[in-house]
Amino acid sequence: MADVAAHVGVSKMTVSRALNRSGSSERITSEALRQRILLACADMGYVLDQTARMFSSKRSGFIAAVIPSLNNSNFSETAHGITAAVEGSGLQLLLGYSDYRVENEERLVAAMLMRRPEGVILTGGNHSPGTHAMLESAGIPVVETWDLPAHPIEHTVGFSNAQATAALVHHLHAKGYRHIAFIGGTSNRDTRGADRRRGYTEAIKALGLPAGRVISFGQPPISMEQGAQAIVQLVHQWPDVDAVVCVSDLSAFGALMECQRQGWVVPKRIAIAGFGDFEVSRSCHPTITTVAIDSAGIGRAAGELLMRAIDEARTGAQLPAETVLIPFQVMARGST
Amino acid sequence: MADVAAHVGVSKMTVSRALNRSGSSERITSEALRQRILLACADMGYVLDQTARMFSSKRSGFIAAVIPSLNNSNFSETAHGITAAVEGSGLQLLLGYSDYRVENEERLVAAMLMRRPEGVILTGGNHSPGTHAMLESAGIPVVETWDLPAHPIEHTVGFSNAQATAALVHHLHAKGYRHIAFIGGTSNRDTRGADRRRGYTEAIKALGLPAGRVISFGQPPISMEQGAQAIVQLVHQWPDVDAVVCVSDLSAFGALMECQRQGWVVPKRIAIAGFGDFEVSRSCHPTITTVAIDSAGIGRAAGELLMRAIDEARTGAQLPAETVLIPFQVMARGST
DNA sequence: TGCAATCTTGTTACCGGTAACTGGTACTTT
DNA sequence: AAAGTACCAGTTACCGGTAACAAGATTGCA
Repeated sequence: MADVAAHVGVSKMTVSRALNRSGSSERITSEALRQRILLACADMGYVLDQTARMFSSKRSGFIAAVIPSLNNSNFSETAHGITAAVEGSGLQLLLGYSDYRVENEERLVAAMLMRRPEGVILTGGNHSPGTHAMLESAGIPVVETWDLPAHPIEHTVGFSNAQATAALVHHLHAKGYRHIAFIGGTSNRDTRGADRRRGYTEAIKALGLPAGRVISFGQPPISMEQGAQAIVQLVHQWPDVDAVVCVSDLSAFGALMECQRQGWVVPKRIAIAGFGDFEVSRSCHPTITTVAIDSAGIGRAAGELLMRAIDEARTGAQLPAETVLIPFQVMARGST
Repeated sequence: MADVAAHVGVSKMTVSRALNRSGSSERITSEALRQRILLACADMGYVLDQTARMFSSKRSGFIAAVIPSLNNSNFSETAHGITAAVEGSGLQLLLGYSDYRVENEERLVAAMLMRRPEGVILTGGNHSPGTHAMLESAGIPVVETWDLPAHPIEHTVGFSNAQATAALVHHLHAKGYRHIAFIGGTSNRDTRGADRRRGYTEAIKALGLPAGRVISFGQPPISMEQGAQAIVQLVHQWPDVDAVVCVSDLSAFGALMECQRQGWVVPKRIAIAGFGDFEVSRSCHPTITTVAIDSAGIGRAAGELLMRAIDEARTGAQLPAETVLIPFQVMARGST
């Protein structure tokens, strides 16, 4: 930058200003001079060093986000949404995935905090004490997504997984199904899965249907294969079952395909519902009834909320903790 | 750090050394002192500022990777592989996605280069002139993946998409299919798709089979829906078709489901093959014949190669351009 | 025309670490 | 015992920008 400044015949500071207020409406540097400086930068192949910039200005230009898995369209769409929201703000997304493990999340958060992100977006409301402590002492805005934690760290953008699943159960009930089972994970790692199971259980109880028909099949990430295995077990254990709610579209799809292999006609022999509105549920035959969540919308809302909080923090203020409710929608399809 | 140093009664430099050589075998600081310093850091809640550290040491600790899409298990597994490879090296992955557009890739690369990554991993061999120029002048190691570009920028970790598709065609031929079509995108945006089409065309020609049966259906990302639409068009246009190779498992799956809706028995009426060995191809009914690529292996190899190149660059040397060939495997399954 | 207000540019100091070098101590070696 | 050799810790300078303040140039208005 000093070279450029010398070349144009101005001070380093002027170059810095010319480069910074570029997009903004503020005109701190005269336009003609600015153009000459920009030209000189281009000529000399100079590019501003963000590392030094953020070091000097005490702003990293990063926001950190942790999602459970990259390879899950729900979460990758949320990441898309975050990117879209922060686009053009000069903020860059530092993305990490935890593989559904709070220990990994803690390690990731620790590594990311070293880079001094200006804000953090987490998935879900279940975090290790270490994560809580680090975020607490970091003093930066935090948004939790995809859930409505009972005790949020700060901001929340999500929906009630329990309510959404209950809505699905009511849909099945309205369709005339009475022996409704649930297929989900055993893990307490996936609190969203646990919430969905709770929603199922409460809805079954509220409707006075036979309860307790729950198959658990292991750790997340939820796979199609697990759904296939679970439905076989389910039908053998409770032969009168006429509908099943799966914790995810992936297991629902696995279950559906297994039914076809077994010759169980869906939805005549057994109805199947999923969760998440994955592409596969729209494309398969029959199409799978599911709950659609605006995954990208969660990301956008979280990104926007975080940016507002960051702006507030820069002015010394603090945004009061907000909760953004994301709507969900039961998508009635061929499988029920 | 100065506070910690004062508290322990040593110089800043000693604290810096104690913190850095921690994991390493080098013992620059006496162990007893080091423990006291570490304890003091913990007591005082001090954490090293990576921003300042990388500014001072002229190392960013970043590597940049651009993949076409997060929501594609092939590429997200590659990202996993990269992460696994650089784990523990102190390098952090800065991940971006281009949505299959070279313009986006260029914007991303520009943004990432501002953060001074120590190396870059790209997907494919097709990049804008601007991207080439920027990477050239950045003077950092570059690895291209998922392809074998005719004129690689520097290093390559990939396989021949054309060869892999040809292998699939030969599998179909060996199974007795003679009227083999191809379903793929129109776009020149997706060069991997174009390579696969070329592999198909060449194999068909080499086997002396009726050629030209190609359906194109638009822009990437490839969707299941596109596969469903394409197969209908295909069967109407060439009713004698007895097998189809799809550019991706996603379109293959869409095609398979559409066949079920239409009542076309797979593989009796028409055989379907995909590409990429997605989970859905292993789980659906019938299972889909495909080409399996070690996606995570590509990421690991790319990560390791990049790290070696970075180490070389640090010693002033330059690693000669390497090409790592990743094997592929035809997975013969129920759909053929 | 004169003076304040506003805009533009320059100067200085500093962000929080690390590189490179200097100096001191303890242990060898001859 | 003197010189040599590790090994440790301290000192100084600096990385490449920006903040904060100072100063000069221009404008507006009475």
